[in-house]
Amino acid sequence: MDACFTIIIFVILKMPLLKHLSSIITISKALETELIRISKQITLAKGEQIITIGERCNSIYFIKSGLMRGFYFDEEKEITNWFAQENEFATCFYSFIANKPSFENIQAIENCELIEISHSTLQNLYTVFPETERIGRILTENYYIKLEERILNLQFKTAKERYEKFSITKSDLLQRASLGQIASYLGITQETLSRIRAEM
Amino acid sequence: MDACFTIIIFVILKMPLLKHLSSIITISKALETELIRISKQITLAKGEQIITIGERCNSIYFIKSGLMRGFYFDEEKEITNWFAQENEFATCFYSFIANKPSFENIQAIENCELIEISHSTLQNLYTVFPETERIGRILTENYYIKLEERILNLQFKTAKERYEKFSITKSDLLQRASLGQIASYLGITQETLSRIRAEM
DNA sequence: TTCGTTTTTTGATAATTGTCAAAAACAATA
DNA sequence: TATTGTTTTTGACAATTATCAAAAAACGAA
Repeated sequence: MDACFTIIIFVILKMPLLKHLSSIITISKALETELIRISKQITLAKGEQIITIGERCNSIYFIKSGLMRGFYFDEEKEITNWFAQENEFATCFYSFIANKPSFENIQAIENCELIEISHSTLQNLYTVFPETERIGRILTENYYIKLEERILNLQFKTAKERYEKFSITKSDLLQRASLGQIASYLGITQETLSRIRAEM
Repeated sequence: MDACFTIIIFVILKMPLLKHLSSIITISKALETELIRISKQITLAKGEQIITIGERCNSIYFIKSGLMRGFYFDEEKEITNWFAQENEFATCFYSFIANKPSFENIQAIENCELIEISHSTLQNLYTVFPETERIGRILTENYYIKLEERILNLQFKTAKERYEKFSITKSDLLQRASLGQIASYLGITQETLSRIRAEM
């Protein structure tokens, strides 16, 4: 009966995270059970913020469904720092890693279903299941590669080139995020982005 | 006699790397010996390239002394992607992690003394000494944080602001790298950078 | 030192992008 | 459906930065 319950939980709630992780390492039965035990289900309504600037961001949030963003302010103006969608993790990585206050707000752009894993839980996991250390490393590597690609796009590309790249690699976000959010993510004003769009 | 020799090697050649790593994890005697055994000493003259675009970058290079940079081309023009100096690692991280061809050249700006650790050696190390998995993760995290800071500086900062930030955080590079290298790193032309300098 | 090469500076001009303001389009809701 | 608030578009203009060309300065090798 209990085993059956675990399986139901697994199928309904945790499947996407485990699937995601098992593409990185082989997940033993014991680790799977532990992951299910420690992870916490969260629901966010569109517009809600889960982390506010200045707070510690002590968790990473695996996105089962929905779309989130991180943003900060530069002289009153909102600047979107990243988007994260289904099967990606959302967190202020800087705050999480360095245990410093978050420099960004984290907000749901759409209704979201998340799985929360706290920093301490993760550290514990690293100790008990050394193979998860590899997950941490590889996830970080993947995030690094994404950032690197992003820098290559920011440096010396024109506004138009950046938008073109974005609309190829993240085409679904064109519908799901607002013009202003996308513009600030690309490092341009929304007026400029609107004009680029118009002439294409 | 042999132990004595090992100690001499350690002191003369490998000290900086071990010191650097031991700030991250505790390094056992066995790991220390292994690190000394596997790491390879390299000398580079100013201007020499150690990795060329298109090649696999299968190693990371710990810089004992000197200054290096990674750069690629955008329509004939050299764009410096990073600088790395003493006690930092140089590599095309993307190529190294993803096992893809390097998109950048890696070059010595000054005469350099390096310690090379190959990808396969490192993977092996991860398996034999699981605690090194943590080194890999934490190094990656540190690199991630640096990139993140860099993006915050590229996005929506004026050329002048970027240069000011650079001249505070990397003041020594002002002397050691050329104007053109710094300018392209900051995503501006060298003429513009020269003018910014003049008016300060 | 001197010559040749590379790097940096300066000038004139053009292109890109930002700013501010207002209108239009769209969405949410009473 | 009318109302209100938000997002997007458009216009006029200004600021920033790039481009191209040439001069000046700095550097290295013979």
